[in-house]
Amino acid sequence: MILAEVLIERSANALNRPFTYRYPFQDKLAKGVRVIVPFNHQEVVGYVINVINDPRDKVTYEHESGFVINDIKRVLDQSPLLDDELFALAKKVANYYLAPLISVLQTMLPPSLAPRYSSLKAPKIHYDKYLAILDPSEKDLTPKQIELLRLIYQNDKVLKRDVKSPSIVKKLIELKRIREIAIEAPRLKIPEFAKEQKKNLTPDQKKAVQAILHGKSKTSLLEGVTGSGKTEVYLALSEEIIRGGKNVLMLVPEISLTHVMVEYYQRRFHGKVAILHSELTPAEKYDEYRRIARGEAHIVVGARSAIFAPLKNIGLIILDEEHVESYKQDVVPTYHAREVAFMRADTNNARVVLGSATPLLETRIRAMRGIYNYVLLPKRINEMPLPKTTIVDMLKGYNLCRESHMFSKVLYEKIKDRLARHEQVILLINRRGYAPSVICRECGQTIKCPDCNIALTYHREDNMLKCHHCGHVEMMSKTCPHCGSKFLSRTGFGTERIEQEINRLFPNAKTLRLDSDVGKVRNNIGKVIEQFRHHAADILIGTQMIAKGHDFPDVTLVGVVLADIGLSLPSFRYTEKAFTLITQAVGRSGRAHKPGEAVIQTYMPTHYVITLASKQNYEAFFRQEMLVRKTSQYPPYTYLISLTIKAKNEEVAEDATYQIANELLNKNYPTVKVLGPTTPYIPYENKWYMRTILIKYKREGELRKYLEQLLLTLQHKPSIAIMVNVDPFDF
DNA sequence: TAGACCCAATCC
DNA sequence: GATTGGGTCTAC
Repeated sequence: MILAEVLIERSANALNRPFTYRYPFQDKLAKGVRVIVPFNHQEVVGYVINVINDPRDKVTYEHESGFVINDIKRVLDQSPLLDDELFALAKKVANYYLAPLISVLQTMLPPSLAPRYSSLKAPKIHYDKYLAILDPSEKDLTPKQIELLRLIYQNDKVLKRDVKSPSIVKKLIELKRIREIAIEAPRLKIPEFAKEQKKNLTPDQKKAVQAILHGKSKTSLLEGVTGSGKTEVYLALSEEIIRGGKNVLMLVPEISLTHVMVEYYQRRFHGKVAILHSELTPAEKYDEYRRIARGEAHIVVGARSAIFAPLKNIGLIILDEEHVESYKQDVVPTYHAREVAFMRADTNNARVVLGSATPLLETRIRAMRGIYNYVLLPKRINEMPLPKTTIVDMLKGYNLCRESHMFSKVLYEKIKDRLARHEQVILLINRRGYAPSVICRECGQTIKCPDCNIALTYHREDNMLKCHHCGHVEMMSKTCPHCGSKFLSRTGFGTERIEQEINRLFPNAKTLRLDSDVGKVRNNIGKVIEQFRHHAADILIGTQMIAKGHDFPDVTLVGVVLADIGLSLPSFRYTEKAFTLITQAVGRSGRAHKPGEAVIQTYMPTHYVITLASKQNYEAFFRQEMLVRKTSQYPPYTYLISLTIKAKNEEVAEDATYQIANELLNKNYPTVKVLGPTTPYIPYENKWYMRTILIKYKREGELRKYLEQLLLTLQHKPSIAIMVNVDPFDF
């Protein structure tokens, strides 16, 4: 009897084990295919991880195992979805991040191939119907039939829908002169760009390429100030790797950057580029995935999940802007693309490049200790100086501009000046929407999200209140929901408000806005960036999205409208995030031929993050922040694992969390510290109450085994759910 | 006393 | 994660 071990599509810890089914069909069953199986009064999709030939018959097996064995209903795939490398990778990721294996498989595969029921309705392979010659003889044909036959003959094959006379086609098929053939047609059209010649590298860039290719370590940190030409190094490295017969994985932190990177790579490596990111439609993802798996691409450019691309023979993996948070997935499996890159590099014997002007402290210290090659690009390309930066204390009334309290005199005057000179301006305000909270002036209450209890942001564009955490939306109300008062005040400001203000102050300036609201319409982000690059607007107003990696040659002024946002939030990572954001933003200024300037408006003008970011002084920031991390014992001095315990009942959540925390404390693991239970900043979500525990450790010892055991025992306690986050990005 | 509601057990 | 079945509550 042929038995299959099947993972069930539900990604609950309780089901994170194989279930055994009988395979009732004749043809051979391969592991790595999806099947439909009955499961607890349902029909679900499963993933075959093992095929066993068991000598026992059904009755004996059921008697000995103690459960009824069901038959596989249907096999969905003709061949395995993942090769050995990728399946082994999935197991490593599941293991490291303590996530159900099926959840890893579901994130690795495109929607059409993922082991979940909805994949049955997902797009299938798209074929175009062509007409081709079967028999070129013109005997007994009418002139019109001959005309079409000759046309097809001359063109080898012709798209069926292009032929305007279906009746003649039908007749010729009947007469067995021509036949219909189906050819797989990709739905993603990757734009073509004029081929570009290899650029001459600067001596620093040349040195960097050599150091990365031949350095002692397989991993390199490529640290270069903003505008130092990291992209050219990536392209040169990729050329070397491809010349050596290997392939390249190029990761960028977000979609807006894929467009630009695809263009660079398309120009250099015509037609060998594939794209994978979340803005592709399921159909496009499916086609690209298959194209990569067939070996038709030498380079894959994409966001986080592209690290799982079915690219074979990888010689190089690049993570551009490696410090960016979006490389870490915040839902299960909570993987970080960098760690997965190391796993893949290991099996492929590939090199890894981590590029950034402001690397994560963890990365930088490893480079300094020689664990990674430490490769520097110290100068801006064309030797342009770093932007001259002014810090403005917004607490001092005399600094403020008379026309608007959101702007300082300095920033206002400089914007005016740039507009007159026909140069471009970027304004960074790291908050989307119009006003981050709505407060009642009679009862003093703020309008909060019913699902997560945090303040709702007012969006003027559609006159709605939105929760920036869970996505809850409601109509803006005219009266206070608590006391019915009509005096509601929208306090604070976000991108929409700044845009409105700029339009009021500079009615002749053209503005563009870029934040994730703009990104809700597919391809919009790329369009806005292209427009701004081609100077279709004078001022770009946006969130952190505008700060990352873009190259706008005409920008000579960057204004950070309020630098303090986030600086006082209670997370060990926030100062680092603020520093990175401001440094990256300031770095957008003066990248081509004109020197740049920046203005940073703040209420904390002497805070080390502000003063050091204004000078782009990563080195000093690194030293300062490392001291902070050392005294508070956070990464890179410790490792972290966070646990989130959820229950429908608040007391149950509280009790369970205490129990786990106590259990951990009683184990007395060396180097392991337990913080909490704490109530998270967002205390409940969809009527699930949450508590968290933070585990700090230097050596993992038995800790991981304990957590694995904990997840197993939870199989019998469905009233509480637990989410483990290994290496949480912040806490 | 039927239907609503909640909870724990179970899934091969 | 979804289904089920049993227990308890509730409205008439």
